[in-house]
Amino acid sequence: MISTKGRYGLRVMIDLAEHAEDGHVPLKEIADRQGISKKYLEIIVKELVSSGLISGVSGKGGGYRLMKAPSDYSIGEILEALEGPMSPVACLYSGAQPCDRADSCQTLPLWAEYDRLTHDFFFGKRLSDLVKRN
Amino acid sequence: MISTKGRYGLRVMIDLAEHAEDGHVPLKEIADRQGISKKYLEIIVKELVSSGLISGVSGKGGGYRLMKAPSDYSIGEILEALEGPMSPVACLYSGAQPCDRADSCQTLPLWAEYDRLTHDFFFGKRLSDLVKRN
DNA sequence: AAATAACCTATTTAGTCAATAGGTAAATAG
DNA sequence: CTATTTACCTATTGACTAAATAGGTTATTT
Repeated sequence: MISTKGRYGLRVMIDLAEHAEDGHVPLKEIADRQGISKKYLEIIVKELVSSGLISGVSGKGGGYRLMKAPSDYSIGEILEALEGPMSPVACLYSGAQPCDRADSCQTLPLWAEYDRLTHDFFFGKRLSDLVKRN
Repeated sequence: MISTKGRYGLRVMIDLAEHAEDGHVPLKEIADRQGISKKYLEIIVKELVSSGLISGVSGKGGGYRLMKAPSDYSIGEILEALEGPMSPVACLYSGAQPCDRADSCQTLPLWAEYDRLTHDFFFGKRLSDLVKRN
């Protein structure tokens, strides 16, 4: 299940891609266009900055902008920056402590297959695939 | 993200499939074999019964058993009985109120495609695929 | 100096997950 | 017909997370 953080964050990225020509885009504009509380977006955008996906500039004329071309972002990297690693079950998390039943677990292969499917889907899709003007 | 309810429930179904010849299987046996609290399994098994996936018989010699052959269960129907409809975002829930931005939403097609992918994966897989002795 | 806009810390509210606790009803064995 | 077994039922707890809201501080430009 994708939370609002990931969903809103993705919409911010799309918005930034569509307004890349305008230089820095103030968060207020994005919030107004997307109909999302600016205050809440601050939290989301902050994580996008600290992940190195976008950059922010303070002061008049400031705002946010992408760091690279929309086609160079995968949807997966955007979602993982906001939601953490997307694994269907805890035992597949990268840093998880190994389950002592893993060897004989009859469900683990199923979750692993679904994990691959999900990963390939989101890391195969590009931000530019969701943008009209790319 | 699949919760313990879905994961444990699936393991119960596999356990029942592997012990189908034994007639009714008491929950205590399943709990011991799977290393899961019997008390917690009661909640899960209760939902499997009310969904019509398994049946339970009280008293000595009682227990639970499958209602049909393992190959007639999809993994999807088992997980949905325990976790509810598995949609990646709220706006794709079957009974959800339609989002007023749906028409112009640039992310909705992405979620819908992922939803299809997930649905096809889990409803394509069969319980018998996870069972050794089927 | 004033305006703009990002940045920062904290708090709240509601809901869900994962489990535990203690009891009641049904069925069989002796 | 009583004891045992086993499913079934209702309630509660504690920890955690999601989804925001609030109010202030720093940086930059005009």
